[in-house]
Amino acid sequence: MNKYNFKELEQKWSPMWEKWDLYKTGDDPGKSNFYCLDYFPYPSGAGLSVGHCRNYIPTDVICRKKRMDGHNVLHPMGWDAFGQPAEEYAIKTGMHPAEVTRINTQNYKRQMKLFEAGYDWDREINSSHPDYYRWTQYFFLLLFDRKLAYQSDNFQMYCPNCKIVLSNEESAGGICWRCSGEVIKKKLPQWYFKITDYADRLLDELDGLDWPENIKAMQRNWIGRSYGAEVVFTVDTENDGTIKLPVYTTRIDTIYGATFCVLAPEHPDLPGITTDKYKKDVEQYIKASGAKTDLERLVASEKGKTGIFTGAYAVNPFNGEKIPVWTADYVLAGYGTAAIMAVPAHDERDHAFAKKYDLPIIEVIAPGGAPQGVVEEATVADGELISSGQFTGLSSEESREVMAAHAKSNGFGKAETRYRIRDWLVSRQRYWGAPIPIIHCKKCGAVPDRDLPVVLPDVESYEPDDSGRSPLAACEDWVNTICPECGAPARRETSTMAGFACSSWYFLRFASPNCTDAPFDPEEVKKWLPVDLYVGGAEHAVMHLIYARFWTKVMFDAGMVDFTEPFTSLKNQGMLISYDHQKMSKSKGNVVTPDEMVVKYGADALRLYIVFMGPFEAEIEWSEDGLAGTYRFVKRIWNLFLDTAELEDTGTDEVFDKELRYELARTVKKVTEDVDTFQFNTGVAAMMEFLNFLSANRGKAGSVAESWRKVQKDFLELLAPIAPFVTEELWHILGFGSMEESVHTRKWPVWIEDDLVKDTVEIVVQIKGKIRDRIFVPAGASSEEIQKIALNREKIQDYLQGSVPRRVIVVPGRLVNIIA
RNA sequence: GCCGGAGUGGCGGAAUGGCAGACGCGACGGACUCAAAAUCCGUUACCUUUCGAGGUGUGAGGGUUCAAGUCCCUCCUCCGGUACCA
Repeated sequence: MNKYNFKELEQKWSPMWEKWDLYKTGDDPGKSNFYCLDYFPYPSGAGLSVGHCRNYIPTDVICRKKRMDGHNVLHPMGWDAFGQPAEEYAIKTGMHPAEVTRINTQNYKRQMKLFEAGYDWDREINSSHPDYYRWTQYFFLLLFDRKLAYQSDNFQMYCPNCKIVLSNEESAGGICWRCSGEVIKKKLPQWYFKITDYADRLLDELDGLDWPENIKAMQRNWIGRSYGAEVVFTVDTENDGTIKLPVYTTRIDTIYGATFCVLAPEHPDLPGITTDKYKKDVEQYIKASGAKTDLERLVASEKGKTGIFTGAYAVNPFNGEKIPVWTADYVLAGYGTAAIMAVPAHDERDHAFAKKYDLPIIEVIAPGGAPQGVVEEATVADGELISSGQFTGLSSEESREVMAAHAKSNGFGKAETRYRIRDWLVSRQRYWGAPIPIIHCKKCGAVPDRDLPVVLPDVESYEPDDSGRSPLAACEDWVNTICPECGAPARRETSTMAGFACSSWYFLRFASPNCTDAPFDPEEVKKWLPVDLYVGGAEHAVMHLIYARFWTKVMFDAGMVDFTEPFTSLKNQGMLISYDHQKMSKSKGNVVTPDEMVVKYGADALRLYIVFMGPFEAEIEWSEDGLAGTYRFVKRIWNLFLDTAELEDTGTDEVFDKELRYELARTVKKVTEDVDTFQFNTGVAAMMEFLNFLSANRGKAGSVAESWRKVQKDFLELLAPIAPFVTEELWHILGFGSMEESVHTRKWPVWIEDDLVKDTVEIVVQIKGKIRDRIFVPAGASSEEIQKIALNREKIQDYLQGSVPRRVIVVPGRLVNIIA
């Protein structure tokens, strides 16, 4: 008998399938379309680990099944090639980033082919290629034309380690997303996209998406919509007359409890408000907090908040009270109006501050009508308003509406919705990115350069520095140009776009990757988009996924696409932990590569193990012993199927035939449902159970020759998407198709519902919930019949000892529970 | 703190409110072998046992139900996210 040799099978079938164009995007007008997308990777020098396989293998399995189900399938792959990593690697090695990218993508592609991830390589795209990035630039201009791109020289997040400015999303928690180092604030002129204009839609349209709850929650959290009110306090200053001091609050219902105001140290009106007597101290405080990073401020504040009195007093427009104005760095410059009214009775932070500096605490909210006392701690719950003038007696909820309206009609405030999300800082003073297609003209200002692509020029050195200058600035020939509008000498914008710009529309490019006169062919996009299934890691929850949704909505508004959400269904594969209980990483030296595993166990065993190791979304630890287990499974299939390839007809065993057909139907049903719902682990387990059953009954194969052959065929077709090589080989050896056919182009097997009907079923008999007996009854038996059989059992009679059951519960097909 | 998710054998994990631990790994015993590997067969939650079986058991404690890993309440632990957002 033939020995199982995975290497031979891989070398035989891989080229054959390529010749047959197995993974080419379908275009049969009679079939429905299915677009499955993997997050396109940045091709790093480290190559793929088995962790990446948890993304690419399951999507490949889904696509193979979808093809067998009769869909046209689009499953493309491309490269997120622009960005920091390629540039850093290039600087380190002295190679050009384009060359680095070329080498790495080749390696990725080779590895993907090792485990036979079936992509349509005719549609491969590379975001650093001018044919691609000219359209990234096109979209920049679309945003610019729609007034959604602007320049500003506010404070930015800046990573001193990476020497790069970061968007808010990239610096969440004050930590650089790439190097995990602490970020600082720096003032540099930068380009922004006005994603805040889309905050409401980005939030509201999450609801309908088939996405993991945690990702949706993270986006909601990030957008952070809060309903509140702006109230204008007034301050009579020593030198600048009366100035208005708007504050933002979500608890206008507590305004009668406001006992002081606090301004962020960065507040522009702070110097004007401060009285001469306190000027020196306040200036010193501003300087001290300016020197701290946000993270340092937070850490320091845990030990106790700091702040200083300005000497000024603000008037609360609701009750005319004069309350002191302080500055403290627990109030943030970037949110709301950078000024708050402090209500120590009903806000924990204000309470802590009031206690430290001995400021008054006035209770104005009584939950359930009962004052809680606020000397020890703040009462943050809603309740009934007390000591609140004309609003006394209202509930927090109604008063928030009434008081905002009152403020509005009296001209000192209004209801206002605020968001946490900030505009997207998109420009980078980096070489390896898509140049921003803008020309700066002294007369015309920022003028779009519509002569695309604006090609990234070759430069001598692209090392970034702290100057805030792009390496492109040194390229005088390129920088100096003429204004497209007035023809006067002008200079090009030297910043490039962040990598996330490139990945904000790539899913559209795959529909028509070679389109030359537009970013995409609208007809093709209509055919394929939105993406039916998008799979990748959870790390892009508030970066790529929010940016891509934003661009899609802009395109919708521009009439370019007819959908507002790019990804209908999203799934995140779980992380793969290495054998040393740590995250796999090159620096820890614990990376397991598909290369070594394919050499040792073959692609089929690796693919099986990756989907069998546990639930798709779960974080799982790598176990080579587990892989050895799926390798044994493949060998057992091989041996059993060849062993029973030629059957000697020994006369029909009707009983076993029925049993076999039942097991087959059960397995087909289970595997079909499990693959469709990403429960590959239990699907594979069902196939293993079935194989165990076949193996235990191999001696009877000759007595059910016809069914056995059907079983073999269906089994191979069920397993084909997960283990493509061994199934293809056995399918041919067993003669289920000619040499020109493939098991992978077969129709997915169907189960026969009638075969699932059993003649007799086993029923558990419980007495007070404890199992005491098992009975076999005809499948269609009624509750009465089942009850009768159960009660007549000798064993049950013994337990009952003549007593009459009070109640008997019968669940047909499952159990009988006797309550004695 | 807040948001999201999860707690089941030695391990990864299965279980439409209806037989807890499928399937796999590991371990143990056996067959084959001069021996080993490979392969095949068996055992494998815990306690008690007269070997028939009996009892206990899904993070803890309550509850609903004939019946709870699953539903409800209170709490604990872990993972992920976020955090002075007024």
